Amino acid sequence: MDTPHEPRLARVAALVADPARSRMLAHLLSGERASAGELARAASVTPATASGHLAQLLASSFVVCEARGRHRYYRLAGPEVAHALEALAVVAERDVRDRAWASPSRQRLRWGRCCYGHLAGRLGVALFDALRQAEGLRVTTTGAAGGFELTEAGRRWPDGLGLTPPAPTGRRRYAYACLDWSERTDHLGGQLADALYRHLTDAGWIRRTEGRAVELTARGHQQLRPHLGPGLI
Amino acid sequence: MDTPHEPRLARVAALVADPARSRMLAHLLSGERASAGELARAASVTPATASGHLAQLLASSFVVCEARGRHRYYRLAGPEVAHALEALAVVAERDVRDRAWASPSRQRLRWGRCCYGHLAGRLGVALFDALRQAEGLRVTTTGAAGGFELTEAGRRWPDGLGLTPPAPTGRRRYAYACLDWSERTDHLGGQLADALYRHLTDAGWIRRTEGRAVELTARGHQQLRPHLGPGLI
DNA sequence: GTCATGCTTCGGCCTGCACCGAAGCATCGG
DNA sequence: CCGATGCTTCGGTGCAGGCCGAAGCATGAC
Repeated sequence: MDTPHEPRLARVAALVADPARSRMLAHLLSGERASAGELARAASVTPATASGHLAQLLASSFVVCEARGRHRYYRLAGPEVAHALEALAVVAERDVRDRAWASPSRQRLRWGRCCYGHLAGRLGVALFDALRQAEGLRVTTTGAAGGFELTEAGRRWPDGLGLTPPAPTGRRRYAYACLDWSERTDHLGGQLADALYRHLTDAGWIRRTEGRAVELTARGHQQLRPHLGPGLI
Repeated sequence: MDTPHEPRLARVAALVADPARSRMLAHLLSGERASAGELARAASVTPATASGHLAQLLASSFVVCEARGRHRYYRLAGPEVAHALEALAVVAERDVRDRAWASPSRQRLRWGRCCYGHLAGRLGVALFDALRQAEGLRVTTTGAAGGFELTEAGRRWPDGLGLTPPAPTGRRRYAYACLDWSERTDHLGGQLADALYRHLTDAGWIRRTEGRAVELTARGHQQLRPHLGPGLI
């Protein structure tokens, strides 16, 4: 009965409930910043309308803004926001799975994408699975940062890829299971996953295509193939 | 750019965006069922209005309905829905942490509550931490059901509590880290956590108070004290 | 200085939708 | 049978909020 947080819950959901705003948020889900005009185009509304929406998102700390000259760049305010959006997407997409994945752009998105700074989609899931099967992850036993840490095997594992695992810094979680809305299972999130994404990009093994979609390059295909299960295309 | 799932995302969010519906959903977040009239009272609307809302939630498979005589009982359609609501709550509550927790009912809710069938709040987090510190959890290495499984130590650990861990059944996840909106860290979810909740209830160590709130009984206090960190009140 | 660009603010329009009362069906009890 | 209870459907009211064009400020280029 008295669950006194629900008006707040409704207000937050209302921010996502508008099609234009939800398109903006989906656009920002890659984790990168975008200018107001870019977001207006992404949402298919005029700059005037977009400006109003962005003011709302800003007032509720859904996004943060950075003024650069006459541009204003927006990005998601934090991982909680990204997480909430993904969790809603899981519900939104749950019935659709096999029907509406037909379009090529959607298939690309499903195969691999950038989720607030780390890899998601089939590729993200496959990497997470591989790391787990290599027994590279252990449950942390130190209260605070609920999640995983690398085992010895885990520290060696990404080493075959040329990645030296970053040391944990700050309060941000090091590694955790992040629900994947297209695969409905987990992929790896956190500092470790971010470093992995950057590393794979810098090494030229993956590249962004349209929007948030990510694909393997030829070299990446060669290099990663032995590490990933045969299930991946 | 083309992130073609956003209209769906907006539709789903819109369901939560109405205060009356969000109150209903918050009421159902305990995981139990409630009749249409009960939900109408929880939402502070007339049965007519509630009926309309419930029809919407039903049509979008946010809830499922079970007719029993002249009553109709509703419950959340699945863990994804609960998860999305919790994730939204994390965002909704993130600034409020220390300010608005003053009210006693809110404090109770924060201390312990039932979250879609398992324990949440300080108590839930403390149990999860204890189990992790006892090295009772291991990352699963078998692809499918991303999450945890019990180690030997873990199988013994709840044994001091008189719980025989259930065998995994069905597709439902056995154990996973579930984000706690009041503590902003993880507690344990899944079949194992559900069994633990039922066990603690049956043994008379915890009891529901108002709404979803859960508190330790005197016996529970005695029995669980040695297992939990000293941080818990 | 002048002009273009990017973004915001203002006013007015209009749609969508939550709300309730009253009436309509079912189900249960006598 | 009858009435009571639980819930749904229908019709009408009213408000919140999204939308745009036009005008207003900045910033940067020249």
